[in-house]
Formats: sequence, structure tokens, C-alpha cells
Amino acid sequence: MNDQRLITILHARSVKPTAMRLLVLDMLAQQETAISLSDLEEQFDKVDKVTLYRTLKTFEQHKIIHSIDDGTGSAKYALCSEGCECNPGDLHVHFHCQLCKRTFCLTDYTIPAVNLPQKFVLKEMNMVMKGLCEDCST
Amino acid sequence: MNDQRLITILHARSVKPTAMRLLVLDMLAQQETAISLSDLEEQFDKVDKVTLYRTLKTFEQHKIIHSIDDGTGSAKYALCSEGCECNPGDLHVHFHCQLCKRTFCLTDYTIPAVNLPQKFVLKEMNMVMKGLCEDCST
DNA sequence: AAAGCCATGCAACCGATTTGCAAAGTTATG
DNA sequence: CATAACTTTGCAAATCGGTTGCATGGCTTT
Repeated sequence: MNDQRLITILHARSVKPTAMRLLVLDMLAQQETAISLSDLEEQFDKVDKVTLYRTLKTFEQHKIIHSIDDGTGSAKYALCSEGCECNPGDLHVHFHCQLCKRTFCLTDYTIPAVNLPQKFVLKEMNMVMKGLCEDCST
Repeated sequence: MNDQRLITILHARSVKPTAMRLLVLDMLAQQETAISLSDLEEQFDKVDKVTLYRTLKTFEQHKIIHSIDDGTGSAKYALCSEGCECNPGDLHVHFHCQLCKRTFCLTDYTIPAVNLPQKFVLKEMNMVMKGLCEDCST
């Protein structure tokens, strides 16, 4: 993605476009699946993991990315769609492949509504499906 | 719960009823919400955490309890219903209260089905709702 | 009673995440 | 332009939940 577009994304979410952030955002934009901090680290020649960690935190707080708990013990991160506010209604299902270990954002699959018992107030939700992805099921 | 019933439960799942296991099972049966290994440890005067850990693992393998990943970073455990085989169809929704930090098994609320994209094969799933529980929402 | 197996307890390790702190870079102010 | 104030970055080290190795102890089997 060209720098100007990256800067625009950051600007739209009030995050200052440092060199590091542009690199990380660009890398995230290139992924076709959600990636972990360690995955991200491996894609760079030489970066400090803690800096990446803090960059991801900043992005997450500003809703540039969302984090996914796929149950593997390491959080995954993926770009939010434009204008996403990470509200329950915006949320999509995630799929973790038990074979290739990739975690997919099924952005077109919204989490179905569940009636909660009386007086339970819903703020967030997480739905992860696990099994075999399209590449691994055949 | 009386010892005989506890022994029956263990026996039904082919787990030998040691003193430790009976204590742990009884404690789990007393909980109204799912608890973590650390929670469990605190409820005893003096036990080895690793023994509790292994006891929980044994129970989980034999489907006496199920583990819940509520996204807090510490796994929670709760008794399975009788005859549970932990198949996708048996699964219920869990609710984590962001205020009191308790995690509820909503056993009457089954996880709704989601159509997956072509060729994705579903094996397991996890659905966690977060917000305020009945005691904290008022 | 001896041999074998399983359960328990303690020490120590592991990976992911998080914090502390100082150095480097940026921005605001005089 | 120079300095002060603030933010970001890099490195070290701590934390935390989960896990493994190994020796001891108890029960079962022969």
C-alpha cells in the first residue's frame, strides 16, 4: 500500500505516522490472515519485539486493528475495516485452522445474535470456529 | 455432594477416585460459575498447584469438566452436564462479566450455527459474550 | 514381600505478555 | 535558533499462566 494511503489511515484514527508505524501498518495490510506478534516480528529483519507490541497496542486502542483470541494462546491481529468501531454489531466470526494454524477473519460472516438471560448486558463478544480451512480440507 | 455420588461420576468416566480427585470434584460441583486453576487453589488451605493442574487435565480428558477460554488469559473450568461428549452440538455459550470477573456457563443457550465458506470444515467452536452479569448490571 | 504402576509434590522451565527506564526523536515555546 | 516538554523507541528484566522432569509415596498385582 502506498505511503500516502497508510498515512491517511493513521490520521483518520488520530495516530501519528512514525516510520515504524507505517512499516507495521503496511505489513499488516499485506497479510491475508490475522497474525501474532511473533509472526510479525519474523517478517522484519531486525526489530524490537516490544516496540512492535506497543505499536499493536496503539493500533488496537485506536481501532486500526482488532485482536483475536483464537484460543491458541497467542493473540492475533488484523486490520479493521474502514470505519469499524468494534461494536458487537460490527463483529465477524474468526476461523482457526488446526492444520496450517492460520487464523482467518470471516469478515462477511457476522456473529449471530444470542438472547441473553434477563439483566445480562452485552458489551463484546468473541466467536471462533476451529477446524480445517479451504486449503487444508482437501 | 455426597461421596458416593462423586465416586459414581468418576467411575462413569473411568477415572479412579482418589482422595484428591474427590475433593476437587466436590469443590467444582459447589461452584456456580466456572473457575480458574488459581481460583481453585485459593479455595483449599494447602494444595500443590501442579496436582490441581493435573487433576483438572485428567477431568477434562475424561469429559468430567470442560475448559473455557473466556479471553482473560486464564482458562476456566466447569462441570460438564451428564453424558456430555463435548461435541460442537453440545456446546453452550459462556458469559464473562467484566465487572465481577466471573465466567458463567449459559448451559441453556446453545451456540447458534454459522454457515462457513465453502470447504471450511468445522470441528470445534467457542463463543464468549462479555459485559455485565445480572448481579452487576443494576 | 517384591515388582510395577499411578498419583502426588516440588523445582524448574517455557512462551506470551507487560513494565521500567534511559536514549533518541519530535513538537511546542520563547 | 535554542531549550523545554512530550512521545516514541530499544533493551533488560519481571510477571503470569501453563507445562514438564523427576523423585517420593501409595496402592495393586503377582
